Amino acid sequence: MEGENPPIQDIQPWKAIDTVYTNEKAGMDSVDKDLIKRVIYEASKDSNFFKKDEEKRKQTNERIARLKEKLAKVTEDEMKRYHATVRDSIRSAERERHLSRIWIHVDMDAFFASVEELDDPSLKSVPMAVGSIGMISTANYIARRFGVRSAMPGFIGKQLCPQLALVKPNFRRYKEKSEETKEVFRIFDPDFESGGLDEAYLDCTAFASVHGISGEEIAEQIRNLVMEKTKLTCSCGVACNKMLAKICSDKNKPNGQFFLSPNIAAIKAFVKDLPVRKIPGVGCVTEQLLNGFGINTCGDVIKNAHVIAAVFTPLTLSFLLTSSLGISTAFHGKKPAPGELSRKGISCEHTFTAKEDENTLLQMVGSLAHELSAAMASESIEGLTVTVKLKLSDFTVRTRSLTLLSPISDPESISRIASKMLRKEFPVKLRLLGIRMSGLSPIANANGKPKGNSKGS
DNA sequence: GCTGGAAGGACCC
DNA sequence: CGCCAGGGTCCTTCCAAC
Repeated sequence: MEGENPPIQDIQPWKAIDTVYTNEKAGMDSVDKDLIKRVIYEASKDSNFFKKDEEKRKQTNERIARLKEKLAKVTEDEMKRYHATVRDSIRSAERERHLSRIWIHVDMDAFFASVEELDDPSLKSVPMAVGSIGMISTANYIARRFGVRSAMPGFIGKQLCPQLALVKPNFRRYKEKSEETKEVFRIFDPDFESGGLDEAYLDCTAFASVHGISGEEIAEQIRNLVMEKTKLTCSCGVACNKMLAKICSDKNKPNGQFFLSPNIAAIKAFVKDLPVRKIPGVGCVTEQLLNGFGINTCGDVIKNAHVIAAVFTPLTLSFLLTSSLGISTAFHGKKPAPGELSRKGISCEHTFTAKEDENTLLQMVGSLAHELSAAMASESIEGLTVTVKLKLSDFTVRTRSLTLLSPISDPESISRIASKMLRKEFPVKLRLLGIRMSGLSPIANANGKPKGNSKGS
């Protein structure tokens, strides 16, 4: 490699890759990002995963090309109408702008890893990640300095940081700690909405007015009480709606808080240069699509909204526009009505080294069916639709579903139906099998009390 | 034209 | 040596039956 003089892309292909791992994240300031990219590239370049990923990126680029053709064919008249659509869309979004609510988004810092450090303080001084060789769910801040991060497979983490300690996740323990945080959240908002084990949205408007204190003061109290209760740190975002609060909670992570003043000027300034990727709901693909049209920030979204209108669905337009204006929900959503289930589906799936033996696979479906059935039994629910999920050895995903005439939950029925659907796919080489039940209803059981229905948090 | 099921995807933690 | 999760939600598109 040294002697020749190939184009720069050929000699440093890792510079071009920009995977999910390499974007900014707290704790990554002093890293050699180039080195990290290179190690990740070297570790994955020959894998099926990487091939699939490249293929997806290519397809998205082709999609961009098609959309650009479509855009080129838009007449002036049509474009005028898109501008009008945008004006309407902005007007109706502005009607949903509420500045008088106080939302706090609480985000536990490196939650799983911090819980492990709490239980074993020796982990505090070493690079450590919770997860397995297959996948990391959280890395502590020391490990992050090496480029180790969540959603990265452990073996890559090990290459970035050979001393990395991998700790097996203990979800029961995280759930316990999560419950402790919830006790704190309830003080400030009995109806708080939880977003997983490690984060929550609190509408603190009422608490603020009753106690005559500011959102920032409340955030201080929350952080102090969470620390007292759990011995863990968290970060808070204080803003006038849920989305802004969430973005703010990331600003001064870890163990910090950020307050966004509830006035239009401050919000506009905040949002102007905000990368679209920061909008919760905009992931890698949408980012790539938007970037393809030269749209990188929320400010760009507003400026080029007519292009978005011409090229994406109305729903996408209104979502992007609303978010980019710094507008989002400022009130709690309605809770599921009594008797209504809070969950829509229940599933279990497992990854394994690729297999094609039909009997082995059928046996695995059987055991999945039992697992799933047990999970359903513990919530006294049954379901109408069975969906089998297959991931082929090349990472292609297939789902096959069947809706029945009457709901089931027993392992034999689930197994029978799932097996039948799986058989139709043979021959296949699979790396993952999963079963999901949806169309759920509580089991009308004579003696059993219907537990686990309604009420999400 | 609407509705409901099936399949595929994007996204979140 | 090879190793890239598992639990969800929601949206879009297609197609068939009303």
